[in-house]
This record gives sequence, structure tokens and C-alpha cells, in this order.
Amino acid sequence: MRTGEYPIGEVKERTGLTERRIRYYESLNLIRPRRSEGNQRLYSERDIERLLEIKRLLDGGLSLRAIRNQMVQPSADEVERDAESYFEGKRIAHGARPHQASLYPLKDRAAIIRRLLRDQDREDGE
DNA sequence: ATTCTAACA
DNA sequence: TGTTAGAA
Repeated sequence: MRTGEYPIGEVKERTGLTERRIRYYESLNLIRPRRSEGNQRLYSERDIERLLEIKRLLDGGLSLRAIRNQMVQPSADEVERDAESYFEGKRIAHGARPHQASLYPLKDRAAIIRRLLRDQDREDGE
């Protein structure tokens, strides 16, 4: 394998995640490690960063579904629009927008949103 | 020895 | 999610 890529065993050690979870997150399209000729997963430095980020968000209280919605589905401008809404201090009743309400169930939403935006921005260049 | 897929307590 | 069987 090329330098800068690692087998799942090493990723397990470096992230503290179980192999099961690492592969499961891949099934959610949260990461897309390359495959070797023998069908072995090869994780890039970026895949690992991504896994660590997912771990941070989970610790922060976000559900996998919320993380998936944010990291996989929305375009950069969608996330930005949500961020703007937040920074403008808009208050919307949970019942009014149930889906949106579950997106950022945290106190430090601003920090999370900044991080998500940073990731979105980084997406295009690589 | 490691990793992979599929499947189920 | 954990874990395991059987293949690669």
C-alpha cells in the first residue's frame, strides 16, 4: 500500500473505534476507504481524520443520523444557510421543524457548525 | 496473523 | 453494536 494509508487494524488503534464501527460508518457513506487488490480497506490520513471527527461529534451528543445528514447529504450552502439561521439567533419551536430540531441538539452548536462548515469547505479541494 | 462478508444471540 | 463462522 502507498504511504499514508493504513489497514483497519491500525485505524482501530489510532481512533479507538472498533472494526465493526469503522466498517459500519463506511456503510453510512461517512468514509470511503480505498480497497487494495485483495479487497482490503486502505484508510487515508483523511479517512482517519474523518473518523476522529465523527467520534468527536458523537461524544458531543449528535446522533449518527444527524452526523450522516450533515456530513453526507447537504451541500455546503445548505449547511451555511442553517448556520446563518443559528447565528441570527432565530428561535423555532421544536414542533415546528422536527427534522431541523434534531440536527443540532447541543449547547455548543456554534462550534459544531463551524467544524461542519470547515469540513464542507475542505471537501471540494481534495 | 489479518481482514472480509454475512448474519444473528 | 458485539460477535462469530468461514473464506481470502
